[in-house]
Amino acid sequence: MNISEAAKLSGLPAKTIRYYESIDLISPPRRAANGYRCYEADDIASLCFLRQARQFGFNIDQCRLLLDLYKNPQRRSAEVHQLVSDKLEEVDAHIRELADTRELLAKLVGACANDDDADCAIIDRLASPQEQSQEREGSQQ
Amino acid sequence: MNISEAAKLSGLPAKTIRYYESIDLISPPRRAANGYRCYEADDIASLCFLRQARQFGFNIDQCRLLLDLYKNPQRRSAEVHQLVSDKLEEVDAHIRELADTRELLAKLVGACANDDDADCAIIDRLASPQEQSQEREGSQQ
DNA sequence: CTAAGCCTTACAGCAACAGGAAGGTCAAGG
DNA sequence: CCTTGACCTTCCTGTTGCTGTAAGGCTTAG
Repeated sequence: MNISEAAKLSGLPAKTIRYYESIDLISPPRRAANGYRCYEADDIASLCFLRQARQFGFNIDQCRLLLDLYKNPQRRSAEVHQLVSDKLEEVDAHIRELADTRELLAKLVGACANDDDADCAIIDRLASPQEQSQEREGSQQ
Repeated sequence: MNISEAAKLSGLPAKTIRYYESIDLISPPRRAANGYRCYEADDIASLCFLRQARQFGFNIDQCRLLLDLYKNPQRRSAEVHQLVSDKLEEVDAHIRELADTRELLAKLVGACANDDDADCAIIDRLASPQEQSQEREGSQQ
C-alpha cells in the first residue's frame, strides 16, 4: 500500500509518516520497484498507535518508549503504567501553571477601566518593577 | 549601561535582549565607541515590561502590541483590555484542552493493571483503531 | 502528447530562544 | 609590557514536531 493510502488509514499526513521514518520512530518500509514506499497492516497499526499517543500529549521520545512497549509481548504493564503516570503528572503541572497565569490575567482584565482613557491598570501592572520572582519550587523546565 | 547590567536590572538574559533587538521588538540602543550596546533607563523599563508580559504568557507578537500601547500615551485602555481578554480566552481554551487530555490519561492510568503481566489496558486503548476524531469546533491553531 | 495525480528527495521555516565558536576590549596585577 | 579573566561583538547551530515548497520521476487517462 502506498503512502497516501497509509496516511488515510492511519489518520496521519503522509509528510508526518515520512518524518517519523526520518527520525527512526518507525522502521523504513519495503520499497516497490519504482521506489515508492509499501506499507503493511502492521505498519498501519503502529502509525495508528502513534497518532493516538500523540493525541494523548506524549512527545516523540515518549512515543518511542510506548511503541517499544506496544511491540514487545514481554512488556510488564507496570512499565506502561509508570510512563503514563509520569505523563499525567506532567500534564497536571502544566495545567497548574496555566491556571496560575489564568488567574493573573483575570485580575488584570478586572482591574482595567476598559474605556477611552489612556489610564490603564494593566499597563501599570506590567510596567511596575515586579520582583524577578525566582520560582519557588524546583525548576522543571 | 552595558548589556549585562541591563540584563541584571531587567531580569532578562543578555542573549534574549539581543534577540529582541534582532527581531525588532526593541529598538537598537546607542553604541559606545567600542561597539558595546548602551542602555538607558527607558530601555530597561521596556525590557522589564516585556519580561512581565512574557511571564503572563503573551507571545512575541502580542508583546509587540502591548509594548506599542505601553509607549503610547494616546492609548485607550479599552484596547489593552481587549488584548488581555483575548489572551485570557486563549489560555482558557488551552486549559480546557489540557483538562480533557488529563481526564483521558487518568482513565488510562486507572484501567491499567500495573503489574508484571504483559496485558495492558493502556496499550490496548492506544492500539484500538479509534476514529480519527475530526475536531468538533473551529480549528484554532 | 499532455495533463493530473501520485511519488521521491532535500531544503527552509515556524517560536523563542540557548549554546558555543571566534574574536575584540577593558581593567587589574606582576 | 604582558597576561589573565571578564566582559563584549557577530554568526552559526540546535531545539520540537512538524509543514511548505521546489524540483523532479512515475503512471494513467484522454
